[in-house]
Amino acid sequence: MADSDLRDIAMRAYWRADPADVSVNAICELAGVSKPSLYRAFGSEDGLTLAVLDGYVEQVLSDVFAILQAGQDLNATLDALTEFACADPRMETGCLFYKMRAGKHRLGPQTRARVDEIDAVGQAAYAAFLQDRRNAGDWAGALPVEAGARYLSEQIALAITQRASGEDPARTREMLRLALSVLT
Amino acid sequence: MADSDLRDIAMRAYWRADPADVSVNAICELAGVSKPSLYRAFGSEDGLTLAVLDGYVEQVLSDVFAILQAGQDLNATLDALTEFACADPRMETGCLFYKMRAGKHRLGPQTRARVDEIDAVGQAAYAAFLQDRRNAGDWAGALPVEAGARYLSEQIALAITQRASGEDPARTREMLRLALSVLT
DNA sequence: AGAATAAAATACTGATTGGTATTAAATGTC
DNA sequence: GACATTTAATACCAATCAGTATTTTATTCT
Repeated sequence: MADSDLRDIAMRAYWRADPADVSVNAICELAGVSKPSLYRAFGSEDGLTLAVLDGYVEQVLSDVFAILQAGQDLNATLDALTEFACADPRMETGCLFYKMRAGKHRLGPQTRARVDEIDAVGQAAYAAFLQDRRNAGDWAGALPVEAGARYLSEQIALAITQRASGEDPARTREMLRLALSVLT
Repeated sequence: MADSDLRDIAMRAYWRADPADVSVNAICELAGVSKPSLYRAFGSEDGLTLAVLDGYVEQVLSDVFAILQAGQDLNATLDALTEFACADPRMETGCLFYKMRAGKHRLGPQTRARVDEIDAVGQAAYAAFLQDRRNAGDWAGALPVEAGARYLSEQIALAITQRASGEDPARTREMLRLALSVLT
């Protein structure tokens, strides 16, 4: 079994449940791999969760960055983000990054630091998008770009988390639309 | 030591950290009480967390219900809720109820059921408040009362959680004001 | 083929979890 | 003051956790 396969099996397990609720033992059993093999591949649990997080950024979060950098106007971008949060089948069990961020204190030091890094990069991407829209005259109002970026990203996170917790998808979408309406 | 004292010590511990991160052993050590004593008082960990949750409703959440039932107008009530979320010193380390709800799957069956009960009662209280405001002509718009109640309560929860995670309090308040502005 | 080497699995360690059986101490009663 | 009863603390249990030492299997080189 290649390291990347093992990493993806771990990713799915962490993603469906919560990283704190999935033990190294469980992942080994799930993947049919012995514990020493896993430790030879990733060094430690922290190394495994770090590799998983990096893979998640590459495979999933990159789509969000792509939406923000597509150069579409404000409404089209908010619609695309709403669609991602409320309809993308991959978000049905929530977002692994948000799960890791919510349980950050339970992660190892490397993974925790990477979570902070990714959070900062994400904020910067949202802020760059909003700055573009303001420059293009597409986003008026006096709200600072950083505040708007934080607001936007947290509302997306809230919608994804609520959807994953079994809330009625139609209501979740309606609430996200309501929250984002203050930006238009 | 009276049971209620032990319960309050456990409450503070669960509240500061996260119920999942505080073991029965740690609470016993913290309170200077032997483990069999704790188990005689509460029966199980589930019994302890249930007692803590009930105490929390009585001591803290009752204030929120009081705000909703004070009969003030929409703006005054939203201001009071904002003040509670963003300035009440008790919310500095977050809301124990929201922490329990977020980690519901890690709680015992009794406590988990009680979390659902309290959530439903809370939703009903928010909805009753909004219905009153609509009847009084204080809240226009076509948004259904239930959707507004869910939106309002989740935005409050988000603000409290962000404040507890170390976000700049001024920004948290600004974001909550922004989110609630769609209701006025 | 046989020796040397690399890979993987079994089986373990020490710590921590929720929960309890057993033992010691304190209290109340006669 | 001696005995019965209740209360509480020590010491333990089995399970699970992350991580590893040891042994077995597979492979490669001569």
